[in-house]
Amino acid sequence: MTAVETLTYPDPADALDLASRATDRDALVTLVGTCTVEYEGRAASSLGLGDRHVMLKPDGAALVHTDEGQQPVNWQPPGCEHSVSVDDGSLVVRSTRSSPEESLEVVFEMVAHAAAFDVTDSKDLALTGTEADLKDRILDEPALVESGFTPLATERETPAGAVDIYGEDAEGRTTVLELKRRRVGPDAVGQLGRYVDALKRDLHAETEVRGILVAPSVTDRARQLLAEKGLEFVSLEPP
Amino acid sequence: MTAVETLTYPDPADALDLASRATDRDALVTLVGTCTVEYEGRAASSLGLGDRHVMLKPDGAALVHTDEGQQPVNWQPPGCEHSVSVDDGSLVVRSTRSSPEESLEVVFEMVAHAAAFDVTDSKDLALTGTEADLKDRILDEPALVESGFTPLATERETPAGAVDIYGEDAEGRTTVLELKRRRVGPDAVGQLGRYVDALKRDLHAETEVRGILVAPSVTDRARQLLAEKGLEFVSLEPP
DNA sequence: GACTGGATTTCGAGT
DNA sequence: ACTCGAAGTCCAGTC
Repeated sequence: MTAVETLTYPDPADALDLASRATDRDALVTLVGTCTVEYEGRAASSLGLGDRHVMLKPDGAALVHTDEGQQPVNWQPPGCEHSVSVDDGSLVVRSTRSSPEESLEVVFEMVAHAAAFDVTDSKDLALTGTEADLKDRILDEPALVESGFTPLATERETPAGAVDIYGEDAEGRTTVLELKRRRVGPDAVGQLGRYVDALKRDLHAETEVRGILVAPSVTDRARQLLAEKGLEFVSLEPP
Repeated sequence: MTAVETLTYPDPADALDLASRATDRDALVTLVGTCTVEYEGRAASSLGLGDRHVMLKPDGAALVHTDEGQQPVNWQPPGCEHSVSVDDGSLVVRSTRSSPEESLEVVFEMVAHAAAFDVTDSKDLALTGTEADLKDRILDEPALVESGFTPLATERETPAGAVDIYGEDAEGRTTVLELKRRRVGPDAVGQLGRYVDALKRDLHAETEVRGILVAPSVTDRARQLLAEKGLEFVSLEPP
């Protein structure tokens, strides 16, 4: 973090100067003020006057935050081109991209604060408790699923997609596991069902294929669906 | 937007003063600086030293942004309690909630900028191009799906969940539509299949039930699944 | 509170 | 570029 540049209640011209220089040198820009926001692209939206926090990232991402919610009220993904200008005496931020064609326009009636930050980040997030961790746990100790279960492959391809864990049970029957790190609904059952059906077809006819959903818990509807499709459930959490 | 309060390269004590007063009066707080981040809750994560932008919203949401990506590298959902303190000479931000028990801790090695904003927002976002718009389009002009199609209900409940549009075709056959605003994969076919199966069961035995997926387009795998399940596809986009 | 499905989902991996 | 599925998904609506 080398430089910080800020302006409080700047003129549009001064805010423009700060913002355009900052985006040119790939700094992080924040603008807080009263503005309207228009978006058009995959969908289209219009947002009336209000106080918002606008962040322009050097990778092309743009975020418009209100005082509520974890999600931005409007945004643009990384890879966009930011442009800042003064139109009719108002500071205007445009962020656009092609494929798909999308544009975001923020028009400030008033800028309360403008800032530029030269940030650097190694970004080495270590996350645990994911589905991958659950997979490792099972591969380490397959008996957690069922005594005699033997994993043979992970991410095994089927015509319906890749199976999380592919193996066989104590009797040598083909057994596929679909893993979920948290409580699951009907969608996960559908997924497992597709894999089992595809494998049955692939391995030709009479081969019995067991499908086991491994997750901390399931909803009622999911349990019912499992029963209908002759699939099984084993309760297990990520470590 | 009444007040803006900012500090550049503040002492931890001054930053603490600004931040704690701001959270007390439900202002939006931003802190930019070099920090580490620890999270524990549904999962757990650890993030080493780097420059980040931290936002604390009055509704309890917390966001930690790096210079890259649309998504925050760490966060806390609305409803959390923010607390700011100075520990061992470092500014520390904690954001916690219960059910589920989750905590986020940001420890600043250096604060480059601290700010508080008293923002207000009516938040009247008008969004178009959604699935709801596609639904309206079909209800306005059912022939877009198929000549003779007659919608009878929307969100009709089945044992497998609510069907987007329920109706009958020119021959009086029960027909259910699953709508998607954009290109779809196998999951949407599974959804439609579940509704059709549930209705067949519900309406008792021999009743034929048609299932039509309405979306701009489908992937190959989805098309294959549709064929397997005897379901249909109509290409249509939101207005 | 739990459940269900949409979302301008985003993100990453594989092809 | 496209497909597919995970995600600490978030979020609204409903029960």
